[in-house]
Amino acid sequence: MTYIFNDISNLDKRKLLKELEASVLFFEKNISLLKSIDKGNLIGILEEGEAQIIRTDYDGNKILIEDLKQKSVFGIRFSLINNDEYDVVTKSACKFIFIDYDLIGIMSKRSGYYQKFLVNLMDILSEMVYEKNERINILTRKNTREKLLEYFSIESKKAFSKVFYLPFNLTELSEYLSIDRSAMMREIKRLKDDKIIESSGNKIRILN
Amino acid sequence: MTYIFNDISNLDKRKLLKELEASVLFFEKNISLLKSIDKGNLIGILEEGEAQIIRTDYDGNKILIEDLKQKSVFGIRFSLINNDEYDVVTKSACKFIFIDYDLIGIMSKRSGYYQKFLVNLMDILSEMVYEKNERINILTRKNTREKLLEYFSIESKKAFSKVFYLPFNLTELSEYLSIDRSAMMREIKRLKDDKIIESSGNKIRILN
DNA sequence: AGGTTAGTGTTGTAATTGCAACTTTTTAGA
DNA sequence: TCTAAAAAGTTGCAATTACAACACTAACCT
Repeated sequence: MTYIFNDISNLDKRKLLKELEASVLFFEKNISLLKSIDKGNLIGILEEGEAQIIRTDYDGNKILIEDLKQKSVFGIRFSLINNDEYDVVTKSACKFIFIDYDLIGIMSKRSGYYQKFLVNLMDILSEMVYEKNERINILTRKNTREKLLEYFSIESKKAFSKVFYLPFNLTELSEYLSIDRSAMMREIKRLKDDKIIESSGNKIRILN
Repeated sequence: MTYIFNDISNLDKRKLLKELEASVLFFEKNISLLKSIDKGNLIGILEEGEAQIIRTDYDGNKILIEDLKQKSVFGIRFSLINNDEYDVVTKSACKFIFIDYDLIGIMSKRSGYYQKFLVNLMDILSEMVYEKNERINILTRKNTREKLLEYFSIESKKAFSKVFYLPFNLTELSEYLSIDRSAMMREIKRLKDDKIIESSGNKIRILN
């Protein structure tokens, strides 16, 4: 994933942040951000630490929406957080930069680093759209077997190989595919029995 | 959805297209675009007409991925079309503008209209991410009833009302929610029986 | 006006899936 | 290195869903 300050020097980054009236905030572990900051139409950049976007259901269930790793970007608007059910919760001590999305659009400055910043942000958003499309194509498959095969086929293409390693554990995989873990395990076994895949741990091989 | 040339005069638009080495292409109805143009890393803007992004499965099934209306934008990369299974097919006579995505990033010009163009594109991508997130949140609900209720709740919020109209017909709704149409009809009837919603045609009212 | 097609509504049944309740294995922390 | 917690693996059964096959109605074309 592109970093939003890619190819921008530290000096230019500082100038940019000043021009954009960015604020830098530090949070402890286990803090819910959106209760303490003015929401508006912000873009957040997680500079250091780890956090999660969490949705708290009408009946109190907490659902993990997205894992935010270092350098990742989330937007009050595009990450759905302009909805009261959603919040960003820190998993460790974190450093965030907040920028007003609306200011980005009306900036009168036309410096090279500003333009670079825009293009980086565009790249990040493109990648997001791509990943969301990918997941939608998996989720719209009509049963567990097809979801698994679609997912495996994508991972196999990414690895340029019939053999590849899952980027997360099986419990997380079942959440990503939105299927019951035990049902998924059962289907993986069937795929093995039918000699369509081989697997051990998080190593998968697509046969034929 | 934001139009990519919003707030850019016709004159500036023409300059911009020249600078970006854009090509304008016309297609008849029922043409598959990506067979006839150089794919690369293009962004396409559907200026006039209607088209669809279609996926042709390994077993020949055609799946509708996205409806492209006038003024909508698709990217070879972020719309997944950098994959041989996908193609853009015209539903009527169409006018397209194609721009090399990579050129956008390395443009040295810093004109106001170029900056506006970047910001518009960013807005479009933000909106896409938002919509994809919304759909993913529906698709990850674990059964038909919850998918329907999640979807209805979103539409109700958009309409600022407990009463709203579905933006598409019931067959299309079942495709959007990725559930069997008859199963969906059955569940809608149950929701009515349980006095959770009222509905007639594409008018829905959420009760209580 | 008549005919064709697309969309709605319904139902029985088979297949799939979620859930609950386990055991076993692996991982990580004190 | 011991232990607790997390993840993997398994199974029976109930609940949900897909599929197929209808009838009916609305929309549309010429």
